[in-house]
Amino acid sequence: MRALDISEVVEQTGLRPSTLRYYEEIGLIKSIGRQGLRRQFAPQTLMQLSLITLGKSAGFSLDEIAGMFGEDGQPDLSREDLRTRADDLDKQIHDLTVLSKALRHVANCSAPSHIECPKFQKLLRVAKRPKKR
Amino acid sequence: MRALDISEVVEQTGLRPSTLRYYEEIGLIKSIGRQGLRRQFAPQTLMQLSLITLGKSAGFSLDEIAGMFGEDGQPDLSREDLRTRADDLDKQIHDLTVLSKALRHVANCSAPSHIECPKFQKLLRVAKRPKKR
DNA sequence: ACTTGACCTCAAGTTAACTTGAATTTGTAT
DNA sequence: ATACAAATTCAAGTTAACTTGAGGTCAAGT
Repeated sequence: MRALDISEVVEQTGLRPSTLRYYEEIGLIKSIGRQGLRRQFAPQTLMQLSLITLGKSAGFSLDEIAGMFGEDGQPDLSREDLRTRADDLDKQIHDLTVLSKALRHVANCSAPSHIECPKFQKLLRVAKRPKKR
Repeated sequence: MRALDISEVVEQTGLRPSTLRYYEEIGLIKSIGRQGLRRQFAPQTLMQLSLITLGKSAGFSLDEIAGMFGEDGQPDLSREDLRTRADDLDKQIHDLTVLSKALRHVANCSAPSHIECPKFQKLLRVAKRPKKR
């Protein structure tokens, strides 16, 4: 498999060149060498970027994400860690589900104001304290 | 119902005083008056803050959240909007679910490296492009 | 030979969401 | 009356995650 120009990576990931350079600068990804001035990326990097994007959408910081990769750029988490991450996600999923359902309910609810709707009340009880993360 | 001191709001929400002042500064919440120098908050504001916290955890920006309240501080979204928000959330929930399941699978997977695990491969296919939001 | 376009570097700028600190005021307790 | 803790304001600082811009390089096409 041949190395990829930055433009190809941009093409395939939808990220901007400046973002890729930034990611490299902070050590999140690595380029495999240069062709003249130009960075060359390993095809591997594409999957890494997929994971990074996914991780971000799950609310992880770049720093946290960086910690999930080993020196080789391959995901490197203990089974323990993986389960902890999954547990976190499940909690987040649960909260979002409550919110989504509440929104849908309110959309169909006939109570004169949202505040008076009991489901809405319940929603507020779920949202008690900010997370640790 | 009597008005609340900032310290009581802090107590009940877990937010910091500086955060509350900041929220007021950007018009996200309002204080109902002053006792000397001191802001007084309506009890109503507590529920508003619950919603703000919940909204944040769902990935909304303070700006977006501000747009969800009317002048009176009560939630103010058309049924249409509510459904759109719910749809967004459901999509996000779906992605997070995929991620969580994949993590759990990988935690139990016996493939020598995660990359070789087919479920993991599938996960990468899900994570294609960044969101518009 | 020359222009072009895609890349490069490096410093500085940007936005969101707060936090911090210094200087001041005020309500309550002694 | 005085001290003190708890507020206040306002400007400036902070962090994450990028973006922008100026100025430079290089391979390829005309």
